[in-house]
Amino acid sequence: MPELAEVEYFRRQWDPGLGHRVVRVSLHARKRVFRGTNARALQRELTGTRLLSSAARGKRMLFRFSNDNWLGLHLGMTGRLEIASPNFHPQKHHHLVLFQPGRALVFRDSRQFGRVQFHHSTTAPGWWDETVPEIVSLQFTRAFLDRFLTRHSKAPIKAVLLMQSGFSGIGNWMADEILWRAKIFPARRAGELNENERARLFRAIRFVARRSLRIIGPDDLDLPRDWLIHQRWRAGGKCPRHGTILRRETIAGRTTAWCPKCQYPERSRGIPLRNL
DNA sequence: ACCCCTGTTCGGCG
DNA sequence: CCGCCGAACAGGGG
Repeated sequence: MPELAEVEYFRRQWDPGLGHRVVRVSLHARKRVFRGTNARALQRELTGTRLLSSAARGKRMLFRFSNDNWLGLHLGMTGRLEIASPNFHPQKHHHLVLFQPGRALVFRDSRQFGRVQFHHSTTAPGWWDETVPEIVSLQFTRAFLDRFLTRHSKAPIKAVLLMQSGFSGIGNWMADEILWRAKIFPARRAGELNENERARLFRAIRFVARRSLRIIGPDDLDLPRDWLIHQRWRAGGKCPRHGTILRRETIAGRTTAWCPKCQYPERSRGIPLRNL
């Protein structure tokens, strides 16, 4: 589930714990979500600290605790953050639980593509990369987009949109939504996009990011009815513009939905795609 | 039983 | 060394 707006939604789930002390830490130290992390050090150091603040950049979250402690979380495919009662009993998939006097802060992830990181230092951890511009920021410019498309000119635009080093927080559904809105066929090579297409792409990226962030919620129910997301997974899903049946195929290794009428596959010059 | 999956990383290859 | 692609990861749900 978690892409840009959903990550922001889950980050806020722990807000009730801000300013409060962690009295106990429960975790599944040997699980994959702790790969590369010293889970025991995390457990020892965080106990007794106070949750001070949190931030999200793209799909990543950083929680700051007193005594120079930092907790990084990535939700992967199935991760979520929840609030539970102080007497919460962690189950199989509750890999990290921070108990406070009034509540428990829960990180749950069944599939474990998510990740927990820990850092003890006066400064933010090295893995908290602030060099990639957030889409909803002044640093995300047409010039940045053009440079990125040029650098990855041979890759399908769908694959390029999924690169977190360029499009912080964009995942599979957002990429399809953006390309549909910009009327660009997902298998087009990034370097082949002309000026008009790049201008449409730039606007669509910012529009989808801004609108979804404004409407944030745990699922897609509240996004505008005329967005592609409501149609893209159902059999017989239709283009919200004119009702053409959407096509679905694996592009760039990911299931991709697009409208064969308004995303002009015939302009894709020799891309072998069956049944167009 | 079998196939699908809103993410990232790594090995192979050109 | 760089960039692209497919597989692997783990488990739940249709």
